[in-house]
Amino acid sequence: MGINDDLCVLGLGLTSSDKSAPPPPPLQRQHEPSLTLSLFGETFDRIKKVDFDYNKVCSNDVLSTDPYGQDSAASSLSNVSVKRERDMGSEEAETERVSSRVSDEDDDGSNGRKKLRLTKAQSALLEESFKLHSTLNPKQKQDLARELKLRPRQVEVWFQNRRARTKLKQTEVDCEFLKKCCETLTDDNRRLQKELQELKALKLAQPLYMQLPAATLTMCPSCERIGGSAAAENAAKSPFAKPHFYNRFTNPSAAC
DNA sequence: GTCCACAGCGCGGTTACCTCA
DNA sequence: ACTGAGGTAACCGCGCTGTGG
Repeated sequence: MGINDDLCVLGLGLTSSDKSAPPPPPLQRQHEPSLTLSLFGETFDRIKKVDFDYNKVCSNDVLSTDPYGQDSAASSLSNVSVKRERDMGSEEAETERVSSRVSDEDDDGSNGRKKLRLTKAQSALLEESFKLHSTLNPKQKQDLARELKLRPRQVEVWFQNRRARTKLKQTEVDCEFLKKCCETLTDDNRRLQKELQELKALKLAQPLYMQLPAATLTMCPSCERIGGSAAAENAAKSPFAKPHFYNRFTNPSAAC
């Protein structure tokens, strides 16, 4: 028996993290290999919850020139789904329906959905709010919609899209990081394979008496005993005595 | 306690519109 | 003026969860 090739088998891979452990923050994840790409949403939950006062961020002046007032915003969309009405009370939903009916008659009279472009002030306030909480409860949504002169459904959609964009961006970052990890491991693999070949060649050049199995010369760091072939033979003779092997690639003190 | 229907919500995927080079 | 690419508002369908009967 020569050098144990099983101990020299190399492979590319990354250990999975403990699922029970909370995911690390985004910045920390930049430095730890991970195969998990779908955790970003959870990171939002760790954003410090702050009681957000919209009045501090958005004054009436900010939106005074807003070309997308509630009426105009509503008129920009002609199709009203039932799902949309879940965001508003019956009275508000009725208002929405009225606005939609008006929208069917406005402009060119077409029924195709039109694209609403948020103003810079609206986008800024939405971004500011998103930094504080990536999801909104119904009251926050209502308040924000009122502040922005948008419909709650529009605020909800904006947050959904914003979360999706953020997740996509984070996925791209994770992908790049994993690519770099893969390259590093590939280089290591190549280097170690080369080293293995050199050791094999060196072993063949040695006299026979020096060609002891590598495992028999390995010393256990815990008890400082050498796991030699004699010990293995004794272990084989006795059904109760366990061989004192030490595998440095697994648990350093597992045998002890 | 269990089952079921329903509402609410978030997400992934997609579409459609708008802007800009 | 035309066009293709990119950005993004809006939609759809699905799954999950909480709630009330």
